[in-house]
Amino acid sequence: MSPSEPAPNFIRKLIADDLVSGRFGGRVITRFPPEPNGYLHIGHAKSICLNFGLAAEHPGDRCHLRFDDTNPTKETTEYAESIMDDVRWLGFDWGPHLYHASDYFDRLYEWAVALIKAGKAYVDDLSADEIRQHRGTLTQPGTESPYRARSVEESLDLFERMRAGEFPDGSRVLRAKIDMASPNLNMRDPTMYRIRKVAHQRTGDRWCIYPMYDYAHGQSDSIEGITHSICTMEYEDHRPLYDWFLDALGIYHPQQIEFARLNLSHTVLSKRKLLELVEGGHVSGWDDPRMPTIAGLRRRGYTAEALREFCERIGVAKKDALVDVAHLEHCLREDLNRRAPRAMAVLRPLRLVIENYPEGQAEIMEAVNNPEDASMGTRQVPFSRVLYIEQDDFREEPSRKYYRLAPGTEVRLRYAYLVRCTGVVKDERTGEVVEVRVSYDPATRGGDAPDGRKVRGTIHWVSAAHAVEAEVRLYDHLFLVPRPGGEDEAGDWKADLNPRSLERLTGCRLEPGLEAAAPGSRYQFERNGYFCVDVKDSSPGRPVWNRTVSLRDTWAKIEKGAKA
RNA sequence: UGGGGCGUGGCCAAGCGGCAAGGCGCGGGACUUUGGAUCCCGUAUUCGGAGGUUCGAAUCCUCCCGCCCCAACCA
Repeated sequence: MSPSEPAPNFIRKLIADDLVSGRFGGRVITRFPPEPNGYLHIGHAKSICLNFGLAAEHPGDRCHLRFDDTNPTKETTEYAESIMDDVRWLGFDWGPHLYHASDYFDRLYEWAVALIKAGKAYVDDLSADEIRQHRGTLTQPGTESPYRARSVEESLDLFERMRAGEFPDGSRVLRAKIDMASPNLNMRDPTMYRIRKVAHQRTGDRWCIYPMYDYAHGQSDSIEGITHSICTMEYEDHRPLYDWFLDALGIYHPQQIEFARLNLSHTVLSKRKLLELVEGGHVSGWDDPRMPTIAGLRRRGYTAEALREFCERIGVAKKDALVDVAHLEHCLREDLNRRAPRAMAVLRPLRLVIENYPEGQAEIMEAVNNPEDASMGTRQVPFSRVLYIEQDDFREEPSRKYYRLAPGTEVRLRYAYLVRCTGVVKDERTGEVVEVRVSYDPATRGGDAPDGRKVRGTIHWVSAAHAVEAEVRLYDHLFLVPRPGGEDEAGDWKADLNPRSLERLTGCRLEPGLEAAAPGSRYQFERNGYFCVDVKDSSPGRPVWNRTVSLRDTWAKIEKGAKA
């Protein structure tokens, strides 16, 4: 896919300004700082593309991958592994610049000591509950902790002993001494360190006090020489604090810039809700193909190129936005259309018998692999007297605009022959059509009529004797409505779950060449959509395919319009 | 309610004092051995609202309205 021209956005503009003013020595060093406490989702993809993309626009610049691992109670190496896999799969490379906030625990500790010595931090003995009560409210200022006036020496001693493990969890914290009356709650003596006697996935039991995000993040940026620290809007209120620590410490000062996080229609993108979907069994796991996680999208058959293009096209701004999932699907189809080889597959088979075609005969038809790309060549598809066609491609009582098979009508079997419907065979009891009878015109091999007669409909088929049987999973949006739970956060979002987001079809018939399709490989099943071999559940004898996305369905619109 | 941020077509989003880009969606047409793809054409006399400044305002000023975020020893 040819990537779009970088669109102007306020961050690119800010960086361009810094580049001309020489503010950061003409460098652009960004970072993607995930907390390893969950799987990455498409909202993270936006941030990844932004951070790595911005750095890549300037030769010699770079983007770091830094794990914000300051809370050992929630973080695991399993999550960290999945995050690295996902970033790599998206197509980005942090080179040697893999870091962890925990790499800086020593330095952070020393800096904390320096702040205590400068009278800018103190050990507080208040409980979490008491601290909350002292914080005040949105409209009322807080009140100072009685321990705020404690001597530097005492705080120093206590902080050292906190580190040595002398005090139980929750008994004391280290706080910055800023302003309990600040209208910005983040500035009301924020907590810098808390006691957590738990092992950390990287530092083991070396520490029993851990820094808070606000105390660790800016300094980590500073240590790494980050120039532009890009984060989401909810951190805007934290920027004064980010700045305060760096200034109080007198160290290199990056610029924090905030942008609006991505919201996608018909799904949820909060770690909490995604976790709930996984743990509640509403999906099969983090990589369920219906999940908006990178792992889920990947298993579903999305391409990294489509995801990157999507992130570029939706733009970057500060406005709360709900992007229509149709936009994502558009980017996917655009990419897959160009690269996916075509194949014929019948999802809901209906027997079709060509009465005047010799029994036991088979011939080989040549089919184009991708009409968008001649270099992808052609393939050979076996044809015979008994075929399967899509149930939907036959109608006993067709509407005026229906131009597929119906009693007496003629259609083209793609890459094969023109056939005319001569009759049907019905189930005696149910009256259901179980077989369609047709006669073919031997002069139309390949699909062209020598007499120039026009045939409106072309349908796909698979030779019954040669077909490969497979399970195909059709996915639809996970939620029925654009905004699950409605406008307010308190809404019952799970009530909007789509009960038919997964439909499993068995006994689907694929053209024989698909038997060899490798796990993860993507094809367009003509007239149906894009499909890929499931990487987890598919096996050589028992193929399982996922529908990545359907083709645009103009016919569905026509029918819907006719009914309305 | 105190603070912060944001309001441009159905959904995103440029524009930042000179007279509304682009994409998605939608509608129409052309073409077509995928009712796919592709290609055309249409889709905001108006920028949350009201005043004001100016020859001229989405862009500047004032007031109002609406939406989002913040009171974890989470990030």
